[in-house]
Amino acid sequence: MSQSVGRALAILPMLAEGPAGLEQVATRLGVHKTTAMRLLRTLHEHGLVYRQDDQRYRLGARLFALAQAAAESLDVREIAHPHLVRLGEATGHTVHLAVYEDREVMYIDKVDSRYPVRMYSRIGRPVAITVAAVAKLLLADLPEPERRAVAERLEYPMYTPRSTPDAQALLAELAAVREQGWAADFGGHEESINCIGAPIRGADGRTAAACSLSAPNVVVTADELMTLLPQLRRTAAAISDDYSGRVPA
Amino acid sequence: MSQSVGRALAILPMLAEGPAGLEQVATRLGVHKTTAMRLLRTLHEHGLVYRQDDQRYRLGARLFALAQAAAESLDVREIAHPHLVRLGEATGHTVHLAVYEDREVMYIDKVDSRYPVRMYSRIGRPVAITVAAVAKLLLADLPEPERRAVAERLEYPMYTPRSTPDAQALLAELAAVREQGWAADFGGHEESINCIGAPIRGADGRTAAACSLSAPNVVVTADELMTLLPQLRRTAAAISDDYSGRVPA
DNA sequence: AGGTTGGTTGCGCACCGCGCAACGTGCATT
DNA sequence: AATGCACGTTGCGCGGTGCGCAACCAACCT
Repeated sequence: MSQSVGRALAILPMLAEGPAGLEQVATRLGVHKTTAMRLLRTLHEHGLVYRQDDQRYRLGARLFALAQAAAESLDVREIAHPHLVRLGEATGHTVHLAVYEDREVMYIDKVDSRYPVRMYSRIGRPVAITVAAVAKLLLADLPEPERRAVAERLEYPMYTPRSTPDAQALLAELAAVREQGWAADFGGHEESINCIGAPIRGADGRTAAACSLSAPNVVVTADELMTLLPQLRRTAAAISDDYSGRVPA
Repeated sequence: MSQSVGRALAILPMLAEGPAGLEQVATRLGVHKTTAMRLLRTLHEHGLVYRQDDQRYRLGARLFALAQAAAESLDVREIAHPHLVRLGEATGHTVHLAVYEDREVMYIDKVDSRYPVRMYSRIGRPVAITVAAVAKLLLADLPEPERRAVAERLEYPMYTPRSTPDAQALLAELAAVREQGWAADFGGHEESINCIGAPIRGADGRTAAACSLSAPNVVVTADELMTLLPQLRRTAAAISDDYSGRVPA
């Protein structure tokens, strides 16, 4: 909507892929290097980008502060955290917390597995939205039109043979998830990793967030993981209670 | 440098303090609401702000992804992390990692204490720059003119009677720190919390980061904490070795 | 030395972003 | 139920501002 602002903001994801010099930024943006420089300067003044010694730009430390503030304003996270830690300690597996926002599902918290095998997932990483258990839970509760719109606009990468192949399959899966009140992903994202998830509901009954328990096959089988489902659901329910007890913003 | 971009970016720290409506943003920015709206829309399109149900804006989830990417591009962090975890497990106390960037010192990693008493510090929070051990270490190694410039431009809040009172005191302290190769903060930030820190040096010998060990008086006295100094310094040295062994970006 | 690549500065044109005014819309108040 | 109010939204014409050009530097390579 606003040209220069749009261009400036487009620089950020560019730099997220790695540091870049002025010329590089300019060509990738499709603007004159003078223009790119003015934008970068402004970003720099606000601490969003940093100029390293070799004169290349990378993302700045101020982003930490902003992300931190963003996290704090999501009060689900604050409330859920101790519950997740407890679940992590009790089971020893990796625990995730995710929310849906603007057609994307994002991890907003994580408790690492006690086992040496650590999964490659990170707070802030966009979730594999077509397969992850938390994604299914969050999508399942969207109002029908948005759910369809999102499902049809998605890409369906076949991470493994068990990945959700297309919109139709996803929508069917979502219906099942909505029905049963929990979700699973058995090797749909990475062949050897299984995952189960449960919804966290706000005072209005809508799914405000979702949490999950993940473990690789080498540690526990899918069946063994499923025995933890009641415990996971109890945790999710406890968080829901805590969360819906609060006065809504 | 670029008006509209500057205005747009000024919105972010505003929203960091809490959600705000259009009118509120406009007045605080000192612009017409229609202008504020265009800026917010652009920010929204790029995922940096999110519009919640009550039409107020707050920081968006995309910030997580950017902050995450920013963290990854700081390879000190990747390298240091396992060392810090080990130190945390060995001592049981809180471990911090911080870097200096553009007149600010930021925490970029943290390992929580095993004890129930948890400190209020957060990755992304700006550090109490005049007193924290890590801050002194990082400032101590700046080139003389920048060090002076920073010291003189700072504010010197007296968190406690032991806080560094002014620029002169800070500069003297920095000289001592540079001399002895480590730093301490005994109750200068919070009365009952002590902290010791050590520098992490890059291949060029410059201080690239600093790590610290903090604990409240109720757990260990300052003297007891000091007995851990050699261990802390060994950790810092190990990280330095790892770090300077790498090919510099 | 000369060439090349990449960053910086000055400047005039026009485009883009600005604020105004008018219009919706939902909530509160009577 | 009607009226008022507060706040968000849309259309539009003017002018400032952000644009790209061109020329200048500096560093590095050959």
